[in-house]
Amino acid sequence: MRIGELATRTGVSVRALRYYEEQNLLASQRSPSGQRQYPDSSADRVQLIQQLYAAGLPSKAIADLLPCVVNGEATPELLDRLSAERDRIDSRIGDLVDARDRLSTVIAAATANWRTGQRCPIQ
Amino acid sequence: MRIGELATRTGVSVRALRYYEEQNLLASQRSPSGQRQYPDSSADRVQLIQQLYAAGLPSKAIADLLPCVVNGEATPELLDRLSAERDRIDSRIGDLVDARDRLSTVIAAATANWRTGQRCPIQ
DNA sequence: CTTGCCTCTGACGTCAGCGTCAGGTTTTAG
DNA sequence: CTAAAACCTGACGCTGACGTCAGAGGCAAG
Repeated sequence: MRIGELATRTGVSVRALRYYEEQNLLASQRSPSGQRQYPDSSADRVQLIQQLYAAGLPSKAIADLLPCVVNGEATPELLDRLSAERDRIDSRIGDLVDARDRLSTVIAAATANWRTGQRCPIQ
Repeated sequence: MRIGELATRTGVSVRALRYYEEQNLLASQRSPSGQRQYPDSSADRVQLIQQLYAAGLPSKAIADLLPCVVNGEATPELLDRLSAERDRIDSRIGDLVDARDRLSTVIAAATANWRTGQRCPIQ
């Protein structure tokens, strides 16, 4: 398929797809006239890239890890990096859970304030 | 205390603290010569700001929500925003969990590959 | 008094992940 | 055949959370 279709299929902008190629995250065949051609499997690949971006990995890290994630090829170094990234994600999850719980507490307290007296400090 | 001490106490750069003030996240008294003076409670405040930044909130949102979080003062609108932010954090947690699980799977598979045959694709 | 560290206010630099415009070619629909 | 739509390659713009440098004043110690 061409880039426009891949974009609509994945919900990612054409610009972003070109950017992924620039970052060596997503390869493409070229037609004789120079237009990008993607196999169907590229859609999954794009989803994976999105997922890793969402996990906070920068392009470089994704580029390093993708071969391993896709092919299962791993050197001990790559395995270490994978573990390190997973640990980083874990701690970020912890941070987010803390923040969410804090907000939940605030929401509960402020709601109670609102329904009772209004305008009284939380603790 | 002065800004340098607050910085070392919280592990946040002096520049960041001035930036927080610029964004109306952190107030300070000024000495006659113009130097910033902070009470001890500012350290907690900075931690809270950091936590909200870590949760992915931009300065503007933090500035809007901080009075509510700190004082428990909330209008219905603010409560809605708090809930919305909490939900956003929740869905981000979901994304991160998915990504982490994916990485864990990859790590397990690649480790197995490494110990057995080496160089065989994951699925 | 002066040395050295801390602080001040601008103001420009950075980096990532794209958005967007320009100017030109290619593909498709009628 | 032609007009519209999609594609191409630069290349500049943008946003947020600071880093960093410049130039100047403030403050405790010897």
